[in-house]
Amino acid sequence: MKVTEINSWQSVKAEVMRRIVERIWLPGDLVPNEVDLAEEFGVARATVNRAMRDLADAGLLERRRKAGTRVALNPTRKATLEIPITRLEVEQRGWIWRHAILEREESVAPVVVASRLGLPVDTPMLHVRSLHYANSHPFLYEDRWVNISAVKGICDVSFQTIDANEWLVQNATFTRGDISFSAANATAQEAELLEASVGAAIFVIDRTTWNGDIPVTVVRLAYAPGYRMHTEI
Amino acid sequence: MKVTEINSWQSVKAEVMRRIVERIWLPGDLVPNEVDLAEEFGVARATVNRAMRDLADAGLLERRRKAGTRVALNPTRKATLEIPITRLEVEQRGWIWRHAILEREESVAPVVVASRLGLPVDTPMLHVRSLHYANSHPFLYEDRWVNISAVKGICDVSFQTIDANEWLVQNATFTRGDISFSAANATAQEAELLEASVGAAIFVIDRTTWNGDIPVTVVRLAYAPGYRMHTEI
DNA sequence: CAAAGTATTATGTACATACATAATACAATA
DNA sequence: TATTGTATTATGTATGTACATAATACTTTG
Repeated sequence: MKVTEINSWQSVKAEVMRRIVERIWLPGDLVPNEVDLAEEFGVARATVNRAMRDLADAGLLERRRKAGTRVALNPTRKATLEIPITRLEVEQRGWIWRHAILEREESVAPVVVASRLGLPVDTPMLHVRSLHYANSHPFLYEDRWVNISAVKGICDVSFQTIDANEWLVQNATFTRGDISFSAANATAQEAELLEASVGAAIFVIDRTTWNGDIPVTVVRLAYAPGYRMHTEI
Repeated sequence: MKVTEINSWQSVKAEVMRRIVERIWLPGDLVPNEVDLAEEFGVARATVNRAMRDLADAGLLERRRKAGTRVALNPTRKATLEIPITRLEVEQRGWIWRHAILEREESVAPVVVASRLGLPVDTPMLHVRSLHYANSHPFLYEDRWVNISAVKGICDVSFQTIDANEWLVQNATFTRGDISFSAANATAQEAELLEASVGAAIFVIDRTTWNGDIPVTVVRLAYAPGYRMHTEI
């Protein structure tokens, strides 16, 4: 007899997950179809569908019309990680956040930036370099290029009170983006800014964003040594 | 007049997204409730709900019962990144994957591992250290501890044909896990194994997994210099 | 007047039904 | 036999209704 009753999509999900985890359904196996499962569990098909869709999103199941649903051969778990706003990230750790602009000038896009965004090299852009502090210690060095024509009003913002990241996040909504994470040895400049030694391992995030087909920003975030990005799955 | 007709949850999502991106609905704004939107769009409430739930999952909306739905003040976009199987990751880049076991021995958990998993220090564990190659170049150094009692049959597996990661992914399904990403300077050992210079910046993933409350594995993945983890949002 | 209780409201979920769509299997045809 | 067409099937989605739940607003009561 069952200990837990199945009457919600969450419980269907839990039960299906149990069968996968306990290897009642093996990787690659075709699992019963929604109608049969609905009958077995005594719920509506829509409820089973909701649960199965959720598990497919998580990468535990693979579903294809007509072909049916299978336990994923390689249950590629998907971790969702939030792209944080630095101020909040620092404050959440109970530290005091501070921010300083190192440079802010309008100029044309350098080749490397222009090519990355797919823009002509003479596109007018805003270059902002800034440093974020946590409890007066350098936390993050931010090097950002903004496509001026894509973000209305950016030329009138001083970035003294809020930082570019935060302002852009609220004002330059983007429809899609591209992120990569890597490790790099600190350059002399980065080492000095982040109060680290030259060559120290630096966690780097490179992000490019678009609004539809219009490039918005390229930004490189270099974190002070010791930074960890964390998530759960 | 509308160019695109709204008749599916996808189109509702697109339209809501448009209103957010084009700042018709500003960050923090309370948006119309599901019933009203359903009426406006000429679809059922369930359809609106599906669209709105999707956008809330993506971090663009914030929803609370009774309080209603708001455009997220800080549209913290969530990036989903897939936890890859190294062999596939290498092969997808068109390289030839190879794998070598450096060490494989049963012993009790060292303090640092035991404490991380919340296990007593005398728990019998399997320690596997291995190296992944891409086109005969070192790609990833993997240092793994497995809770033997949590994974049936692991002692009978040699890991000659498939690697520990892949075997575990298929055989030691976990219900939850914990991942952190960081940058580290290569130790002498890591440098030698990865054919890098000592101190080179190494991208590191630390992962711990549980099956319910039972700890399964702790693993540290140290990637050869130049590795980038990539995702889209 | 403060605390406790109650009504209201927007989202969350369940269900039955219906039809759409993609992928497969099978039959018919050149 | 290869190809084209057709039936079948499992998932995908839309709808209307109903009730659950959480959070707020309001009212009653001590």
